[in-house]
Amino acid sequence: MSSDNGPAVGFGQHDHTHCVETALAEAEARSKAEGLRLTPTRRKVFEILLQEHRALGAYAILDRLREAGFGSQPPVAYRALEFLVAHGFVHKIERLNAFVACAHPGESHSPAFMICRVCDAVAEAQSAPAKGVLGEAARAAGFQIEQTVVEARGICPDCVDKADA
Amino acid sequence: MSSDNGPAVGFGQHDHTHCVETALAEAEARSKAEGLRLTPTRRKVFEILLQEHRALGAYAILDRLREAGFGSQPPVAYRALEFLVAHGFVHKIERLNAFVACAHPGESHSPAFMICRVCDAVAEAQSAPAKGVLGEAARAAGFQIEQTVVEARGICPDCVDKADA
DNA sequence: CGGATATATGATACACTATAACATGACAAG
DNA sequence: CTTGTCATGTTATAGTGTATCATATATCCG
Repeated sequence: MSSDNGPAVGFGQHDHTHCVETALAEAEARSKAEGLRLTPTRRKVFEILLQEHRALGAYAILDRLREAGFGSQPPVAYRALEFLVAHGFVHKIERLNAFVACAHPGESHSPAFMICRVCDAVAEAQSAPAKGVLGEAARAAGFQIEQTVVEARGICPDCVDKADA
Repeated sequence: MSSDNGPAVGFGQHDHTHCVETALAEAEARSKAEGLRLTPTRRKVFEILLQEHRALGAYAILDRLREAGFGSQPPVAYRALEFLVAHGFVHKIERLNAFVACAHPGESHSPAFMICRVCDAVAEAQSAPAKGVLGEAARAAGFQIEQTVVEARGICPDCVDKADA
């Protein structure tokens, strides 16, 4: 990581006070509705990512789990993350080998990410996988797209401003 | 990897007999023209990727380097790959933590990849980073895109056919 | 309830991916 | 020839991710 413990994320201010609880409540509701088992460990990992509100590596998550009295071996974190990613609560940022809480719960979900190379902030946008050039290429080649990774690296507005100053 | 030493790549047949030499010759020419130092190690890594014509992990490359009498410590491979990626001879597939020879040498280069989850074949297409939904989101947010990762996971035509059979 | 089945967790060990740091060598410019 | 730059060699270690087997907890069904 190029920096650690920077201010926060998403680009632009963000009150973030009770959004964690809101997101957790929504996740609980959805899990109940769909029969998903949002167990204490999984819930805690999701909570950690919501609170941090930035991309965290699996071992950073594991540290926080340990501090909170949960298991401290890698599979604990990876298994919870596998569940959360599989059900769309969390996304993996391939470029960073890190994980971030989903910013658009419930929505259609082909996420795209903007990653600031200065402060590591990550913002989530929607992408349109089958549309556009890639979709055409896939159709032309006979390739069936099942999932896409779209990640842009660059500079976020905050860091652009700082650079100007 | 889900499979190893599968047939080949790119989707669709591909004669691939002298395309390796052609690509190497082009790389040499371009290096000379631009003052890049395509040293023996770097050239060998590029050749390995061209011959394999699929995504290879750094340690798989390292094995082949060792067999060919080059250095066998990780930095040898990683340094050569860093050079090749920096100059567009090779691309990294983030999703696979693997590397593949560029299929469109000289062209504009915002690559997009289609990765078969069955046979690990990788095909390269062009993407249009600033166009499309992501570009709009970036402009709206004030994010300056410098580089993009676009990778689609799915099933290639060959594997679809096999599944039907 | 009781037992069978499936799912989740605990725990150890290991495999794979990548880089830091420092020493050595090759080569070109002044 | 010596200084600076870039590439390579080498050792060690950091970071990321899984396999495996054992145990426990839930869920379902009779």
